[in-house]
Formats: sequence, structure tokens, C-alpha cells
Amino acid sequence: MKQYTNIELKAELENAGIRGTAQRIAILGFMRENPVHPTAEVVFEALRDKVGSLSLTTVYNTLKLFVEHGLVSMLTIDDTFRCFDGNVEMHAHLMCRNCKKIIDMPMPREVATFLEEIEDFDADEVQLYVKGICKECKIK
Amino acid sequence: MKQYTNIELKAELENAGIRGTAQRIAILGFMRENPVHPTAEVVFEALRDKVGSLSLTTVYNTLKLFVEHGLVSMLTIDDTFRCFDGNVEMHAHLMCRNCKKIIDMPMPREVATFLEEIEDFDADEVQLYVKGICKECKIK
DNA sequence: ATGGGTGCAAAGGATTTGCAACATT
DNA sequence: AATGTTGCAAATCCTTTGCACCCAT
Repeated sequence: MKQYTNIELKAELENAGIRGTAQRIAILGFMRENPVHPTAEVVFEALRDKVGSLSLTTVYNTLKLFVEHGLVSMLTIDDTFRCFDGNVEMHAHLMCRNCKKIIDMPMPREVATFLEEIEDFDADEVQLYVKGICKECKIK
Repeated sequence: MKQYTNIELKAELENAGIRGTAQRIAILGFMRENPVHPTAEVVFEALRDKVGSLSLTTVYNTLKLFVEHGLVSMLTIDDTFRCFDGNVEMHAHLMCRNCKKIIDMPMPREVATFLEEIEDFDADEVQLYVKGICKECKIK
């Protein structure tokens, strides 16, 4: 997994037009380096001991800010939790109904074409969500 | 818009394995006859004066029950509201970020193929969500 | 010193749950 | 009678907000 330096992360934040504070660098670093789909709570628990000072409020506010600046995306695949994705490239998601694991998949090519063909609508985001049961849960 | 008789609605409920009470018939009728994507609150406001007795709690519980029995589907296109769709055929949704209107679209054919090709995962639902700005909001 | 950032505590809001009354078989 | 259904009120949970303090420029 690619590692990012604080310098790189700070530059990315400033390129996006926001200040590179310690909390933001830590949160962006976590999102970039971990190919998971964490909730704000998960990000907070992962970083609370690694960052000098960090509150759950800041994680919520920061992730929201990151979404507004296109640094991360928000997934609404499940109505019971809100999670985030540090990979903003267009891709699809599978979610296991049993273990709630979210798996990345390439987006079918035709979806990009579909987007371009939509009339009378300025699309800026597309999400393809598939739900079902993953292999591990099926075995049990 | 197709009209449904109470007899038809009751039969549909009973086919799904649940009792056809007055509240359920009214809610299912509303979902079938209105090609909108209402929240529980909207369904409640639309029916509260038309049904002898109806509570918001019952609307919540009933829509949840309907989803479990495949009578309606739940959309998670927006993280700030949960809405439902009386059309359970596979199709895509566009949502305007400004007016929050949700528009139905045919699902790109390749998505069905994509579903079949997924390995090690038993898919049972797919949602394609597109967000952007609708024509009416763009004009303003 | 000024504007933005953080974090605590409190508020907010949507949804669910406990439970008693009610309806249906 | 027994079981399922409804609806009120209360509880719950996630997220946002108000505000005082802090930091960086």
C-alpha cells in the first residue's frame, strides 16, 4: 500500500484550497493509505491515539469538508451507516448484507457512456451499488 | 396512471405472505399509483386524512415490512433522507442536488451483464445513482 | 490581532422500540 | 382465545451546531 508523506498530504490539502492542519493530514493520510470504507467513527478510533489531539466532531467536520473539496467520496450504499472512500476514481461497490463488508469493483464501461448520454441533466457523480452475500458469509 | 382496487392490493399483500390491513392497502396503493420517491413522512402526510387511522410509526414499520417482502424498494441515493420506490423493476435514478427531485432512468444493459459476471458474490440488488443538476435548476 | 480550526457539550432529527389497546381469524 | 397490528410516547443513535479556546499567519 502506497505511503504518503506529511509533505505530500499537506500539499494536497492546500491544492484543494484548505489548510493542512495536523488533524486533516492524519485523516487524509488514513483515507489514502487504507483501502477500506470507514465511517467517521472508525476513522476516529483508528487515529485518536496517533494524533496529538483529535475529536470525533473534527472527524465528522473534516470528512464533510473533504467531500466538498473532492478529496474523498461519501458512500450511501447502506442506510444505517455513512461511510467514506479515499479512492475518488469512478468505481462500483458491492456490499455484503451479512458482514457489511464493502468491496471495490471496476465500473462497467457502459456506465460512463450512459452518463454522457443523459440529456437535460448535468451529472457530476455516479455510484453503482450491488448488495448480496459475500463468499465467506455464504460458506457459513 | 394505473389504478388499483383494494381487492388487487389485498391480494398482492397476501401473496407476499402478510395480512392486508386497511393501512397496508392504503400505503401499497399509494406506492403503486404514484411514480414518486416518497419518504415515510411524505407517505404519511398524503394518506393521514384518507385512511381512517394512520400513524407515522405505522408508515415506517409498513414500508420496512414491504421492503423485506420485496413489495417496494428503498433508495439510499441521499444520505439525508430515506425514500422508497413502488417500482421494483431494475432501473437507475438521477437526483438533482439542488431540488432533490429523483428521476427514473432505464438501467444500462451492461449492468445486468456485469451482475452476472460477478464472482464469489450472490448479488440480489443493484442500484445505479447519478447526482447532478436537473434542467429546471440549471436554468435558474 | 485576526481569521480559521478544534473540541466539548448540547441540540437536533429521523427512525425504532416498548407497550397497551385493538382487530382479525 | 390467540395472534398479529396499530399508535402513542419515549428512547436511541448518528450527526450537526454553538461557543469558547487555540493556533497560525
